[in-house]
Amino acid sequence: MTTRNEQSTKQTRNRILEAAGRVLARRGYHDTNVEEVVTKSGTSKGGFYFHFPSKERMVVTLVEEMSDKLVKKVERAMNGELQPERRLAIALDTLLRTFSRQRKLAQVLLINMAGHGKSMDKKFLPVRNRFAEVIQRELDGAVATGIVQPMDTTLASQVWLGALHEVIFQWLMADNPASIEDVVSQTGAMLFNSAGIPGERFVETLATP
Amino acid sequence: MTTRNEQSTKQTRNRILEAAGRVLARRGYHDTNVEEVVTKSGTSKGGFYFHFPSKERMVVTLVEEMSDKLVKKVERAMNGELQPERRLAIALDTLLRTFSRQRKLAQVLLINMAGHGKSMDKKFLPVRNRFAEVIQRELDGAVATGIVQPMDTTLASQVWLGALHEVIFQWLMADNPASIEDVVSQTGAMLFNSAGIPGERFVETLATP
DNA sequence: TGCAACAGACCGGCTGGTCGGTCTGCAAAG
DNA sequence: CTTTGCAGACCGACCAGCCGGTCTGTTGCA
Repeated sequence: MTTRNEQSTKQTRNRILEAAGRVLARRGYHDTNVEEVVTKSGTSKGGFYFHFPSKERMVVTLVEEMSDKLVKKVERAMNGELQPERRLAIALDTLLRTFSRQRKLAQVLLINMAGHGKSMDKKFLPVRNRFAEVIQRELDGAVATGIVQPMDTTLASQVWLGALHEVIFQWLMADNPASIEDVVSQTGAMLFNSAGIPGERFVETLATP
Repeated sequence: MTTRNEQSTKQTRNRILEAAGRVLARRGYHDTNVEEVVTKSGTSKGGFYFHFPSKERMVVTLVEEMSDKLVKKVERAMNGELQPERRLAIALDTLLRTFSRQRKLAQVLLINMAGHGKSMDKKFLPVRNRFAEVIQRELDGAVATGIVQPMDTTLASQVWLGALHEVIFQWLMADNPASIEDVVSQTGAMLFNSAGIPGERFVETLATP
């Protein structure tokens, strides 16, 4: 069933999404216009509106696909790990490093996750919560094994997510950002501390399987 | 020199800013149009563009004035307090409670602090940093007295700010939000922990002068 | 031939900003 | 004290450009 046609069709769709990512990353949602996306992707309005019903849906789709990939990458990195401590450390490490390496990804996910009307923001709330849930699940795991005192893990996941968001945002905006190594280890330590895990354990647990 | 005229002039300006705050809070920047602000404030386009050179400047002005008031309110609450622990606790407490009481304030400050193009975001970076600097200064004070281990307080202030941002944001978005008391004490405890201060100290230090 | 996949000209609403005009208060001239 | 002149404050009709979205084709594969 995978004809040459279907291949190129998907490629067109991907070309649009890829170009949209580039533009979106530095312009933000409202200053990104369909024409530029169409031009940059070497396609046309017709193609665009064949694949997507509207600009808004297209962006939502892009954000969802991007966050999906990222979440899966994090899950993969944690795969097989049993110690909750280590799972948390790996999650933080993977998230921060991936964002630092793929600025475009960071810009799109961070910039689009807030700042529009309440209606629009609610559209991105599930995406936001996707990450929060991963963190919360891992925190719950840590609580279950007693390594972390019982606590409101929902709130804790919000604290962690917000902290990560802001740290990366500032890192992106900074003219000459600090070394990622430092940012990762320091942020990791602080967040570990916030959950009652000794901060040093972050680096230690990453080093020793 | 304060004639009746100047009085009413300032009132017009304030009416515009006040209406803009209302609209901005639930529409966000881009979905807020000058006409609605003008209508809601009982003024006119002419008046608007007499007081402000552009929509953008008007919003920047509003955000700056709002954050200014808030920062001053926090400073005032800390005024006279000497223990760094207590100063930090009061700052967190005041920030969270004020935001929770004045949803409009929160919406405007949180919604406008990100989510636009890079150029626009950079315009709000100083506002963001304003808060970060207050936190950092207090953390530095805590480090100076030895109550907190030496650390990268810049990064720490980002962690705190981000956490606060996200927690409030989720609180605003939630259909039936948790009690503010809980949110404040839990968040405070976590952030205290993140800086190496025992979480319990947050509530304790707030209770006992 | 039929239909999916695209191309690109075109439309129409929306909105920031402009511009000529009005009104009010005050100050100097008469 | 009245009149004239002026400037700051404000009004609202209007314009112009942008930008989603549509629509009428055209191409290529089955």
